[in-house]
Amino acid sequence: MGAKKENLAESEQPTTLLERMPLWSRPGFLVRRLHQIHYALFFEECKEFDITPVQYGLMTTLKMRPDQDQNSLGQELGLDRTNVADVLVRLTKRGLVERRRSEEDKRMVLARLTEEGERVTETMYTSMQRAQERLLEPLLPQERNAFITTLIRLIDGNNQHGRTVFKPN
Amino acid sequence: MGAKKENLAESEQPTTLLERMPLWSRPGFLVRRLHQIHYALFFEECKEFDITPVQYGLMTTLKMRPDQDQNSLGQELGLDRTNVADVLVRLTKRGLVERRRSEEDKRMVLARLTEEGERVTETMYTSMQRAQERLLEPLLPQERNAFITTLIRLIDGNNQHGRTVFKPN
DNA sequence: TGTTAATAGGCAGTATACTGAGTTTTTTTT
DNA sequence: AAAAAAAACTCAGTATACTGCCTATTAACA
Repeated sequence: MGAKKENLAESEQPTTLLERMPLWSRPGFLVRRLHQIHYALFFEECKEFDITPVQYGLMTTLKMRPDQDQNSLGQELGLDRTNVADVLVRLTKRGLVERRRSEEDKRMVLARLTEEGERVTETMYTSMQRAQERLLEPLLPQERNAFITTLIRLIDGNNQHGRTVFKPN
Repeated sequence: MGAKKENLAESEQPTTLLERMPLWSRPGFLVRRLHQIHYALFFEECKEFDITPVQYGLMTTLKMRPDQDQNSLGQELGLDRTNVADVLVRLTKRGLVERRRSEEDKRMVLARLTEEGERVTETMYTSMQRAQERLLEPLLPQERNAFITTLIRLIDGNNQHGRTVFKPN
């Protein structure tokens, strides 16, 4: 790759648009694949905790701002609200998160980390961070921040799409 | 964003590592989010066809190389073999793909597009392509290829991870 | 104030993406 | 040739990530 072989005989050169634009030149396809790779790296580094990247993202958010409702959590994480609820249920079952109805607005369910949840979030940090570093390892150090900046520009520029809107603050 | 607000009072400046390394500076988190955005863009452009990005990727591969077994398809697409089987079942139910046991090796199941599948793959191409273009629209034209190249380098450099190995040829 | 809007969440259903265990067929080894 | 190993696939189970439809509560406005 990068070294994708071009071993077609002259008679079978690509002719249609579709054949000239194969998978590995589609950014959407490549982003999906890189996303999968990050999951694999994350699991490799964090398998002892049995916590997924999305679960850890949620726990990070709860650590910084406890007692948020599910909608706000979804917006901070760029997650659908139903998905947030699913993840919270799993974390609650494992005793890492507590949920309760809000007093002020009885529609809302507020979530926060338990003590155990706090502890796990801190203990896991190093492993999570190692997965992040390994993901960018193929780049030169000075390229890594540029890549992150580009990702943020792309996310920012396309933010309006989908049910999850991603309002970071 | 980009314009993430920094509205903390002096007394509550971030102190722990975790607070200094929030979600939007984690490449894994950003890649997940960009992946979601691509899905949303893809659905917006292609909703009339009711075909997902992964399904279209599979159809593209089958169009270029018919009668592949599920393992090879998985490697070309960077998909798990069980996932390939799932997607093929759905496409088969809709009459876009045909599957049959191989004569030479009775363990293998070979898949190919039906005529309808061929037709849909070609018709959808323009819409799929528009989603790809919209994803990169926030970048300057000269930055777009650089971004794709960087993605390929990252995928290539981390290729060994996970159950799906992604051998493009 | 009473009706309507909007908001927050729940529930059912579907697609993706994996793990782990098992079956059948082929290949390799002894 | 028989036994062991490998390959291709299936099945069951789980987590993510959505859509669509529903209920309860709150806010808006007529």
